[in-house]
Formats: sequence, structure tokens, C-alpha cells
Amino acid sequence: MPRNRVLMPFKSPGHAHQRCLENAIAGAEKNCRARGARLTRLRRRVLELVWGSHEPVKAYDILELLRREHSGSAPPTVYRALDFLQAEGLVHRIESLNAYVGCGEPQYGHSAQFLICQECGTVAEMDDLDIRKLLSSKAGAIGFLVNHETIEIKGTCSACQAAE
Amino acid sequence: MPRNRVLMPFKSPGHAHQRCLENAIAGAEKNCRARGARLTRLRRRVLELVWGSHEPVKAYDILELLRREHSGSAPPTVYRALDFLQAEGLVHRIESLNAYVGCGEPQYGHSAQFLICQECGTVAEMDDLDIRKLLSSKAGAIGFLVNHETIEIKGTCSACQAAE
DNA sequence: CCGCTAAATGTTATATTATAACATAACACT
DNA sequence: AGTGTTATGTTATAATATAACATTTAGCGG
Repeated sequence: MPRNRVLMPFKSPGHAHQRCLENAIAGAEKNCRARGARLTRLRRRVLELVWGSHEPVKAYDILELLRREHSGSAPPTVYRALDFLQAEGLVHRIESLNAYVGCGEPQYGHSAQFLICQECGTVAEMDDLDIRKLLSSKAGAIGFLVNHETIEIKGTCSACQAAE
Repeated sequence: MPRNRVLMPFKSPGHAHQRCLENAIAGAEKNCRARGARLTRLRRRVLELVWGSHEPVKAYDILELLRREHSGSAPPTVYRALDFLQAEGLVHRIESLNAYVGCGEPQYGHSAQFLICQECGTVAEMDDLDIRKLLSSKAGAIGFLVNHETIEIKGTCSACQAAE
């Protein structure tokens, strides 16, 4: 496995999202089965809604969609499902946006680096060992032991730069 | 100026906080005067409250303190002051905590890296060029142009490690 | 100093995000 | 089927943040 990868690239012209989503769900099913985690109907549906795009999705937007399918949905419905999905590493929370994105490479509680395009809203996920190593070493230089990283980078993706 | 620095170290045993706070306020006054920004009574007071400790302070905690001094305080009072202070680089918002910390080295809109101790709540601010360069280069590798970084690292500070 | 303008603050209301607490239902295991 | 556990439903409320408009204050040219 390459040590530095872009887990979710910015949409290429030919991005087949239906396929992308199906892969994500299938992967999630497999992962959960392997670990004995229960990816229930509701949780899977929330995962699908988060994966609806490569843009961050807000909890209350998910709620609104859920309510169309099942009127008994309420905030806890969504937040509990998101908590589960996060714990399983199937989605990530973008702290600076109060929103959620699907994870391209589920891994129990791993952290990653997010590139957020301020023009189109698309988010790419990197999982770069060099970055983690450098942060760890810089923190270590003042005796700090790293447990978890939140790295969210805002800027302009290549497609949007080209479009200017 | 050294290119990599820890702007706010974890509390050393002898940390003289009164002095630290006074320096911060004096520096802010100077900075604002130099730039024609108006550090009003209210804004300065909010800055003092944020600098009350090296732990992140929440907007509504500031509000409660303000109300003891002036009953006409309301959420916008606090959020406007915080917006100003952030714009001037005098405080930073910690996205993952919905809270604010004073900035040790005010600089118009600069970004930084935060080390947040999960034991004692103390936050240290680093402003490390190597980290910025690496992030920029890794993002650049997929054509992404960086505008702003949010880097918040949670873990254990050296004092708390020693105390275990 | 006066009056004008722009900026800051006051005030009321409300939007947005998230969790507590307890009831009910579904599941997994014997 | 019985029982303990996990998930979901339901109601209420907490915590965070902003909109919109009124009033006050500061800066500045005259």
C-alpha cells in the first residue's frame, strides 16, 4: 500500500458517481460485517445520503431527506447514525464546516487531511504519512504526544483554478 | 525572526500569567494603533477575558462574564468583538472546540497550528513554516492552491505525561 | 464647537447545531 | 419463548451563532 494517497480526488471530468457511491456502500458493508458492527438500514441510508456528493453534508440536511422517507426522524436519529459512522471510520466530520463527508478508505478511527475547495465546495481527503510524521515530530519537540489530528485546508481546487 | 516557533508554550512551572496577559494587551494596543484598528473598551475587555487562561474560552462563557459588568450584553456583543479580534489576529478560533484562544504573536490573519492537551485543556500555538510548506506542497501535488489552514492537534502535553 | 458620516454597540428575535432523558422496538443468544 | 443488549422513537431543551433594525459614539471636515 502506498504510504501517501489521495483518497478522494477532486471530481475528474468522468467521475461516475453512482458507481463511486455503490463501491463505498459495498465497502462499508464488508467492513462492518468483518468487525461485527451493525450497519443497519437507517445507518446505511444515512451513509448513502452523506455520500450523495463529494461535498460536505450538514446534519439537518440529512434529517430533512430522512423525514421524506420516514416521518419519525428527529435530530437524534441523524446524530446517532453519524456517530456510529464516524466511529467506524465511514464518514468524517469537517469541524470547520459542521458537516460530514464520506470516507474513501474506511479505517477504524484514522485521521486524515482534507482539502476543501472554497469555490465548488468539493472536498478531497488525503492520508499522508509525511504530514503525520512531521506534525508528530514538531509536536514531540516540545514534548507533546499526538493523539488525534484535525487538518482542514481551504483553498481552490485545480478545476476551479482552471475555470477562472 | 526564527522561522519555526512555539508562540504559546505549555505553562511552565513559573508562568507569570498576569504579566503574560498584560504583555498581550499591550501588544494588541500597539498593533491596533499601528494599523488604525479600534481596540475599543469592549473589545479590549473581551480580549482580556479570552486571555484569562491558556485554555480555550467559549463565547457564552465570555458573555456571562461580560453581563456581570454590563447587563446590556447579548450574544452579538460577544461575537462581534470576537470577529474583530480574529480579523486582527489577536485571537484564534479553535474549530474543533467552538472556542477561542489568545494569539501570542498577532499577525494579520495568519494561520497557525494548535496543540491541545486533552488532560489539562491547555493550548499551545505553533507557527511552523516547515509544516506550512509541506502541506502546501502536498496539496500542490494534486493541483490544490492553499488559502487557509485549520490544524488542531489533540494529545497530551509534557506536564500531563509526567503527571501520569 | 457643530454637524455629518461611518463605525460600534444595543436590542429583540430567531436560526442553526447538538444533546439529554426516557420510552419502545428489534436483535442476538440461550 | 425469555432475557439482556443495542438501536430507534419521541419530546424537550441546551449550546452555538446570526439577522435585522435602533441607538450611540467616535472621527473628521468645516
